[in-house]
Amino acid sequence: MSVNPEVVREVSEFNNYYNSLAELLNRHLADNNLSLSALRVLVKLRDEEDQCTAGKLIANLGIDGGYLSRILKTFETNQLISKRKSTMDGRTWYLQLTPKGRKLLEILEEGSAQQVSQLLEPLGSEQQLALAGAMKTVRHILSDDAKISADDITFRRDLQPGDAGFIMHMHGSLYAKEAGYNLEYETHICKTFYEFLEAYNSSKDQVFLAMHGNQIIGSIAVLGHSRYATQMRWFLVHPDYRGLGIGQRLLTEAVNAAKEKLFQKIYLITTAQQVAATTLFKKNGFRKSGEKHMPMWGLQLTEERYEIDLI
Amino acid sequence: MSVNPEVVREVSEFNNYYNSLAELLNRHLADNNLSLSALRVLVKLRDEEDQCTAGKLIANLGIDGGYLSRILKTFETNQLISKRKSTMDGRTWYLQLTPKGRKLLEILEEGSAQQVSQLLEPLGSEQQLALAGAMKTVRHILSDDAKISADDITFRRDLQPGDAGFIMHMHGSLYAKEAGYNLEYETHICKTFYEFLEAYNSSKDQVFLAMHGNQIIGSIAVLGHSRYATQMRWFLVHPDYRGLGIGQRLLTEAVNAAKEKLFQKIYLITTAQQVAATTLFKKNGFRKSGEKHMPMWGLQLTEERYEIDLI
DNA sequence: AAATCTGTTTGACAAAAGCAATTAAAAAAC
DNA sequence: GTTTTTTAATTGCTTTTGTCAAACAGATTT
Repeated sequence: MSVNPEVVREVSEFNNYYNSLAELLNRHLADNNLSLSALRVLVKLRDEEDQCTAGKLIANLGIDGGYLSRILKTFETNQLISKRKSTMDGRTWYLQLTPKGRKLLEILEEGSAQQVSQLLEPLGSEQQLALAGAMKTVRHILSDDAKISADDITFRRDLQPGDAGFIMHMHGSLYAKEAGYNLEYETHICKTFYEFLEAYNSSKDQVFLAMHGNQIIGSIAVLGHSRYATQMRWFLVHPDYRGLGIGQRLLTEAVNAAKEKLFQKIYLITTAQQVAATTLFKKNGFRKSGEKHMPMWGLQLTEERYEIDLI
Repeated sequence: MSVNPEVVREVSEFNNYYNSLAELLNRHLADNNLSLSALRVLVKLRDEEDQCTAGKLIANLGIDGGYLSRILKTFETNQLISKRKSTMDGRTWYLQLTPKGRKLLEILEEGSAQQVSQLLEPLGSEQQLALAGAMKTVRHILSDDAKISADDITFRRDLQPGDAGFIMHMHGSLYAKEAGYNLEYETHICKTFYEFLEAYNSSKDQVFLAMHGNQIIGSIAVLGHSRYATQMRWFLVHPDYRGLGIGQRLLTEAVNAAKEKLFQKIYLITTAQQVAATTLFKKNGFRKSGEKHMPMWGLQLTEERYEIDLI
């Protein structure tokens, strides 16, 4: 992939900036007679669940073997780690933190938290959240293992000001990017939202939002159009958050809501191009009840109707 | 301000993560026999436009005086900096980079850019942009001087899929937060967008967006409602970006567009509560042509109409 | 003019980190 | 089945980085 020079500049400047900041944030290490490298070793030893060896640390942390050896030795004399000889290979030792080592790490993290708190103290609560979000984004993009887990996702069932616009934004931009839909599609979504908002009634309508922090990353809704049938709409999960089961969770919530509100059936309109979605619908008991080829949103699409009986 | 423990955790983890990353990004320094501190001194000397002294560096970079003295000495013997005795104070020296020093800094930054490029290489272009945006946000929140400048803002006059939704989102959430409007307001915005999108015609309608990276942070539009008059709508600048003249710039662009399209007058509807906006309108030649007290969007508001003749 | 203060330098030293040689066990080659 | 080579870890030696306290010299105050 080609590299955007503007991005390179920003990353370099950020690095420069963060180097100064790190100085401040890592100051508490000195109080515990630990070097940054030593800390990293300690952390790695805790996080590495299967047996860790010196070689692994060298490879993972990129630190000199001799230096590491000395660090480990002092750890051992201070009873922060224990070594166990490998039965496979007489040269290697399995390393693990002792309770005392864990304890120290906790203390260190407490100290770190205090430094951080001091840094955050002058910031407003929104700014704090924005900061955490941005940092999470950075980590998420750069590291493979800082993957967002389903635990980070929360769900919300009230519609707050700004939500409708954001869902519309997600639909407009994502379908344009992923499926090539034109502006007419967003116009259509806009219309559906206008109709919905004008007649919003929580006894028959229900919106569900999947959130990451204060950011909407998935949506679904059931809209009671008659006494018997409810229409499912705005089913979407942001591509960065797919594969975490969020779609299934939203769908389940929506179906349950429809049942609770005593609707007899749910129907929805989608296109055959939405393979992931239609697969999920079928898996959840929906059946195709109609299809129609037609020019839509700048493309030639197959509109499909699905429905499910709830009783 | 109280500190959010979740945020503290994320910042700590981020710091932890970045410590490892910094190792990688700063590796090129060793090739030039420079310590991180030495680099910071060099950068500071370049960026500090007025004469820099050792004391200033100590205060700004938080580095030990003795250590700094030595760093500066080696810089001097390597002809990277030159010293000039102060006429005010015989103890202090004014320090500045020599051309050779500047040159070295450039080489270093080139090296840094290469490291960064390597890091960015596996990322997609959107991810790169998202990364830069997030880093900018972090710096922006944490440092006072990394303020966003007007230079970082670009303007766009085409309406892409997703834009309408995002503008609606901004209106809905910001007016709710800042003015206490309820969901009816977003419904209203949704209606205006639906009407607009259905009949969008670039010969009479024009949207302007202020962008920070790929994020919309301000908007305005003129919508030709008759042959003579055009309505101005969706005038908003995100609070984080106010005071940079973005509002004025948007307004000017909108008025110019209306003139170009040969409209004879512009009118707009706002509320008396929007003091910043109405002040700007008046400053730009708009005059109030009507007002009406009425319950709107959950509040008792004064709706105002402004207009300006273009010929 | 003496005392104090301030900006910078120097000396002594400790901690952090890197490099090369060494040891011992494992794997590969003969 | 022994020898050679490779690999994991350690040890000795060195450089670099950074800290602390004392010294110095010019400025400021008393």
